[in-house]
Amino acid sequence: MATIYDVARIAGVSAKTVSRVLNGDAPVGKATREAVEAAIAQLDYVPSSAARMMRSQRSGLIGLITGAISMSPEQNQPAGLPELFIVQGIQKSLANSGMTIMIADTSGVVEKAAPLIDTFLRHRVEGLIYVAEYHQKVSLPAISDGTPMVLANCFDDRGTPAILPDDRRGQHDLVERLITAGHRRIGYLTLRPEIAAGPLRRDGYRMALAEAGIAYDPALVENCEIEGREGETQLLWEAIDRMLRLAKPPSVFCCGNDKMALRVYGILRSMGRKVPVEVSVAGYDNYRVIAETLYPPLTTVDLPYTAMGVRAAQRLMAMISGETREDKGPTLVAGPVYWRESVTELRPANVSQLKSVKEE
Amino acid sequence: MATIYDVARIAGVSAKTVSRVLNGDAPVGKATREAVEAAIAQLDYVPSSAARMMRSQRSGLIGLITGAISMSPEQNQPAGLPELFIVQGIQKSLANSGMTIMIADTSGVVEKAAPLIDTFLRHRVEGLIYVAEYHQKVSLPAISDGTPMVLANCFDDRGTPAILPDDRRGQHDLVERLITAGHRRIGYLTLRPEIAAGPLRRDGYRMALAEAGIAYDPALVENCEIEGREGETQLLWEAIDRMLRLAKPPSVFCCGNDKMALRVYGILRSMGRKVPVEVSVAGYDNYRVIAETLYPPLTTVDLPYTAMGVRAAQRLMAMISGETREDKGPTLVAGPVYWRESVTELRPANVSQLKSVKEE
DNA sequence: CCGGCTTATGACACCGGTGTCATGTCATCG
DNA sequence: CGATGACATGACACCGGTGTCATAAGCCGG
Repeated sequence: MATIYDVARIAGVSAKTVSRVLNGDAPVGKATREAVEAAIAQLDYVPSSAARMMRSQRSGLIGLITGAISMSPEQNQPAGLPELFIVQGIQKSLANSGMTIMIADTSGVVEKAAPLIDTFLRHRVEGLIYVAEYHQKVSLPAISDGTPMVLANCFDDRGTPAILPDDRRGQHDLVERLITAGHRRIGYLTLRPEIAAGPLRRDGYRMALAEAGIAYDPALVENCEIEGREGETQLLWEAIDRMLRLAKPPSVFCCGNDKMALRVYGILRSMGRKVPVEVSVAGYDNYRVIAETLYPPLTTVDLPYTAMGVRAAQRLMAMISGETREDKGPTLVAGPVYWRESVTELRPANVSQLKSVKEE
Repeated sequence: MATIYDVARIAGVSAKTVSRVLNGDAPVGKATREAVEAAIAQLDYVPSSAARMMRSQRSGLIGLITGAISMSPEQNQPAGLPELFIVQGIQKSLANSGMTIMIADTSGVVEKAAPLIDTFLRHRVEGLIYVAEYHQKVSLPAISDGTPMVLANCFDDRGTPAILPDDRRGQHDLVERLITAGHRRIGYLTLRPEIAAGPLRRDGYRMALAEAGIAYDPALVENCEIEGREGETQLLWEAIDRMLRLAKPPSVFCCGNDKMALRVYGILRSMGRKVPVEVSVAGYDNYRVIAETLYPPLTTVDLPYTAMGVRAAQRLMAMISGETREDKGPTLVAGPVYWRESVTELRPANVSQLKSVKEE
């Protein structure tokens, strides 16, 4: 591999001059520059970032840790596709910062985070972002040196800067919109409460009901998610069946997420109920593969992953440039409701002035 | 940031001895080792990989380029979740090699690959893997220095080592299995032919029919995918409608991929046809979020992404260790048929001896 | 015509590790 | 008891860039 000295020799100049041509940090004569550029091309010279990094003490690297890319094969969950949008947002935001993003992957095993952080520190990254698969609490090893770190889609109890989805607000907005559309009996098939998003969204559901003066009916809310995912379809079937047999059955089912909504479509249709003519369905996540491909397309709430990624990157860059942020707390990012055909408007007159949120 | 000299001073030894403790490449006295380890802990010393890399001329880095992580926002396709399994396979395979994997992302823009490769070369990666979103032909800039490169899920016309899914074989196996299950009229809703997988899978479909002595009926094969994805549902609806009105309608629809199958479920049910009692459906990809969550679960063909990733990593490592591979051609990897409830067994007697492929 | 200033370039040390070689200390063996 | 070798450790150069400073050439106004 050619070095800067090889280039210098071929071009008949000093190594430092070649360095100047490469970095443009000092004026170089036209003839000299051309000679250097010719030599670089001739030798296929590629500068070594290691050597540069040593002297300049700046790596230009941002470390990104995620479990998105590969989940452990055992829990072959549908991997965190959505989470990728966070990474996308980070990349978009950092694209013009001159930073190179190094992504490492925990394979879904949290314990792998520590060695990965260590690897990053060896490479002297200037900042770290940890991206979680879903809204949750994490406890990562503390970074002993001062390398700044931001948590995305998760938080810890050390007050590390965090970027989180506003689940309460999202569910609230969806239910509010359903009420505007004329729905009064709103079934809610919830995620299991251990997940951070569960209680928050349930809060949002109750808030929206309360604001509209609708009494909360416990018979309309059931947890339909379990760890093993085996009996989940049956759990859903039974919950839906119970609710539909109520004296006042729900006119719409809010599902804990879009994946659950996908199941609910199949179950309702197997029960002989037409979606959305007889029963409406709404999801959460705006998991596009599902929400847009389902027939009919699914009304849901966007998890603003891209925006969260952008915010995470911005907050990290602010920390790197040494800005002392006053806001220590988590940054909440809300996502819009995507109104699609899976929910029937019971009182068209009421909602004529509303505009459905357009995609993009 | 503490250096090896700081550690050496605190421990009262030479820098080289600290180096020996860190790398274990030469015996060190017990008392000395403990003194050094204490100093390291005291200073929170983290060695600089840049300095190490310079001297040893080995980076221990593998560069991975993918568009999976972020697709360009305009073409908000369902991003390459499946492709992530390739990355997972690569990581799994490389986990114990002592190599650090650096992942970079093109955001779905092919032109970004060149600068990313350059960045990797600056970091002196010892090998490169390019992972494509779907089976396709690519043309990347040639690597001028000798850094080995492997293509995964794609190929070029320069004969760069490539790892590809065996689409022909996969579709063949699925159709063969359908025939074993008693199906004779097999509708095929195909992907658009520009996609590399399209013609290959169609080949497999015809091969399986031919082997079973079933005549190929063009009325049963229609392209149902278009670029814009807007009119796709209608396209599908019409094709299905046409086929179902035939004198001998199909008993099963093979879909170009699982996403299409998801649509087909909704369409068939909206037409009042029960799945799978009246019509069976099969997909391709084994896109788990869809295939396992659909009700009933979808019969499909696995795209062996994880295995492809493993093979890609192995082939790369072989190239790095300088093994002159005789096999220059692409490596084809076949995936199994996943037999689930979306296909009715028309002749149970026939297939009793067959075992459905178990997941994992 | 000369001091002062800008422009263009080079010499050289230095970043933080590791490879090489030399040195010192014992234990072992003939 | 001296030669031999294994073990433990240190001195020093070197990897490939860049920061600092010095130096030479060119230009300008007085």
